[in-house]
Amino acid sequence: MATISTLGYALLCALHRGPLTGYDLVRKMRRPIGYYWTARQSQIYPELGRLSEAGLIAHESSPGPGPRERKTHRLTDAGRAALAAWLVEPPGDRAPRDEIVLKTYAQAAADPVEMRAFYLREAATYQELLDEFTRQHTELAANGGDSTSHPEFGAYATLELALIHYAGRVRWCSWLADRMGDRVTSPPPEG
Amino acid sequence: MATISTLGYALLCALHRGPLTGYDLVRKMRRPIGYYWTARQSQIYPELGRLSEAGLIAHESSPGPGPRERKTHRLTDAGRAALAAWLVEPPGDRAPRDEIVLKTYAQAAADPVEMRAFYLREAATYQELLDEFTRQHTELAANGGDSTSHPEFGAYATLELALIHYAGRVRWCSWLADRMGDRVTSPPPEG
DNA sequence: TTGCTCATGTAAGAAGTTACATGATTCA
DNA sequence: TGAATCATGTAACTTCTTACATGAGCAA
Repeated sequence: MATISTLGYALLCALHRGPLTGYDLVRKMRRPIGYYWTARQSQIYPELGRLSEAGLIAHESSPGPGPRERKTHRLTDAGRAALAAWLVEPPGDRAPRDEIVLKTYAQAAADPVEMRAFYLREAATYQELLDEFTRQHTELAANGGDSTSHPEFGAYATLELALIHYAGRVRWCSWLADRMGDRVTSPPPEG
Repeated sequence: MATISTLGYALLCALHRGPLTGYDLVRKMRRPIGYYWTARQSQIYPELGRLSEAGLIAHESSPGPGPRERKTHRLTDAGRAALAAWLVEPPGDRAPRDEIVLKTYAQAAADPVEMRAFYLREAATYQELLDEFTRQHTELAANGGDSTSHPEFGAYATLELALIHYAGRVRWCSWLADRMGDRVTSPPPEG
């Protein structure tokens, strides 16, 4: 049997609340799911084909706006079972690739004044995201999404992590901007 | 001129403190740099060739232990300048791919008892990482790494973020494990 | 009449993973 | 004698990105 890629499971996740077209999935993989799992259109359509072949999803066709048929995909029983089994498996440790941390590691090779400006900009960018997610979080909570019995509790829980995440980033970038100030006033021994 | 990939810059970052062999870089891309940027051996050796062709690094050869020569790579002036320029550029937003957040989004499709055990295991895993990074952080601080003039300040600053990051994850997973308890006692309306 | 949204797909290439290949030295 | 470390590289494959291609309906 063909093994399902994480992208495949991401699509099953996106379908767990009900049927969607490929195009709906393309949009979902931008936001909200795109906040923590992204895929492009060119990846999604072939993957839907593979999931269908594996019997995890099925679709109904209707006339589309363009030259091709519109397909509405849904989880099959096998798909729902595969998803349920995958959800409770420990995540395989993915390679972390975080550009800002990489830059911080080699921070000494850059000019401290420019580096300070860099961290101030990054702090502001993270703050904007934090504000936006805070707004979404508040709105969802007001609609009862903070209750485990609410269908959007999963989305609410991901927002909880986003708040923790971005608040931490803002704090860290601000701290580093501050520290770059030290580097300006007391440069390394060699001058 | 050929554009340098992020992997290329990661290698320049790794070389910013002094010359290293390809093998040294392979180890660095596991740890400590591997904590925030990973690459395999089969990616690193060809990339070194490209950086060399671009004039950003140069190497000296010496007899190696095996059938091939041992090469010690170092940044050229052009390489150091390219690195300094890249460091202060805003990071391009990379596609986030976080399996545990994806699973949380679709959490309702899994059994709450199993899901609770899942989050407890994840909390414990993150706690172990937090303990290890706390140990490293304390050790580096004791050696003066917390000062911006210290050559390992960059590594120290990355550990600062690691502590923020993993402490947040432990808190979030513990909270979710708790909430899965709610799901057990009050299941969704449909039963 | 130009551009956006809906809607589905393919092609070419870059980036990343897994596996193979060689061979000396050191340690248990 | 068998495994680990040092040391460099290639081949085959999967995954992901960028770009192309079609065409209806709608709004400025």
